[in-house]
Amino acid sequence: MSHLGYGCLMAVDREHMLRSAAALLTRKSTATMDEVAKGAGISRATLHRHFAGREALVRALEELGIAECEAALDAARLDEGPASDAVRRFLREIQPSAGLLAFLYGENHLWEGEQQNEGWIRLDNRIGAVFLRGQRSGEFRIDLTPVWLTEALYGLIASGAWATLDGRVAARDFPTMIAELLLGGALRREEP
Amino acid sequence: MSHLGYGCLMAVDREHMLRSAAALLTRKSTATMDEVAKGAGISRATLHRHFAGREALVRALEELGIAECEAALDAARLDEGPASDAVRRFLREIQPSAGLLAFLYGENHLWEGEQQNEGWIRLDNRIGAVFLRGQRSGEFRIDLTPVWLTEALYGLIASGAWATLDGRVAARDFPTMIAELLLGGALRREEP
DNA sequence: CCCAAGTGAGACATTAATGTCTCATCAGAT
DNA sequence: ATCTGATGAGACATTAATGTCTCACTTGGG
Repeated sequence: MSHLGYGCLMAVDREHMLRSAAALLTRKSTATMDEVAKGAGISRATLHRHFAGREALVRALEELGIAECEAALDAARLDEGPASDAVRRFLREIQPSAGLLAFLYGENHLWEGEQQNEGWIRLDNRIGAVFLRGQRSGEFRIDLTPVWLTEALYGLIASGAWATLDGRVAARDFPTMIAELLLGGALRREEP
Repeated sequence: MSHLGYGCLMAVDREHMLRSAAALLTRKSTATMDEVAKGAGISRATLHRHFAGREALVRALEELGIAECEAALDAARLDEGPASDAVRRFLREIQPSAGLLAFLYGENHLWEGEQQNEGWIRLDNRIGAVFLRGQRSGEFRIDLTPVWLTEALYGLIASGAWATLDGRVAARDFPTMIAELLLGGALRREEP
């Protein structure tokens, strides 16, 4: 036994497999376990040793997505300053994970069962709280519910992720174009 | 032979099968052909007589979605009046088809191949044109591209469809909550 | 050097969904 | 009443992905 946790050899690490799988499944959500393995540069056998099956892999990706989302929320310091700035900070932080979130967003079966991962509920609450804070401070309008704003934010993140993957919009514009639309809307502001 | 086009018996009609399939697949995009048939109240054999396979069924649903989208665009009279009103009209018209569009939006394989249905391109152009018109008239801001606005509109329609399916938001609010967010954004307007 | 452990490759069984067929049944048209 | 043609039910083969093995190989540690 090595002093490391995973035995004497460390050729593949779980982190790399998950990243690689996320990147592939973002582009092709129906990719085979074999394709996922190929994409990660490992054999199907090894992939299966680490994840009991496709279901387990998707669940692991779900955990990863939740964790990255929470990390982004932490890094965004949601409670500081204007709520709109908090949203902008969050969007900058979440961009690297946007593809993964878009994939998970499309995995309907994650939302159907009774055993929905409670991590999403925590995230919903944290994001919803920002919108609520903005409403209470008079910064955000109150005729759009925090629930809908949260839902819309997820949807726009997914749209943004796919649009940048296709090259329809520039990746560098990702955080601002979502923030500008979500916060300011398409209508031109009156000149002061 | 009957004077109708489909022989002497008319127990099932293609329209009903498509509607039913759309409704089911919206809720569970991985539904089996057997489940789709059951949901339509017909046997798998009959379903398979009308649609050569799952692929053919999805393609037919794609055609239906495109057709409904075009019909909604027609009914919305996009060229008349302010562009923002045109968008609002479109959203009211598209609501009944929103679930179907959300399903199609998640069928990634429709967007990957080279043989992407050109109907989507037509739709993109028509919707993009409204945003462009709004920009030219000074109604819409110009720092958000029509391509992104179009993409965001699709995403918000899908988000709205799923949110109403889950009962997270009221179905009657669907058109306004999307329009208000897309056009006005979350930020509160300055008092006049 | 030898051992331990993880890996890649491939064979094989299993499973779920699909594609395909037959046949009895039923409803409408003539 | 009889004929026509579609339907439902089920049997069966096919396919694709998955789950599960074995085994030779490689690599790092002792």
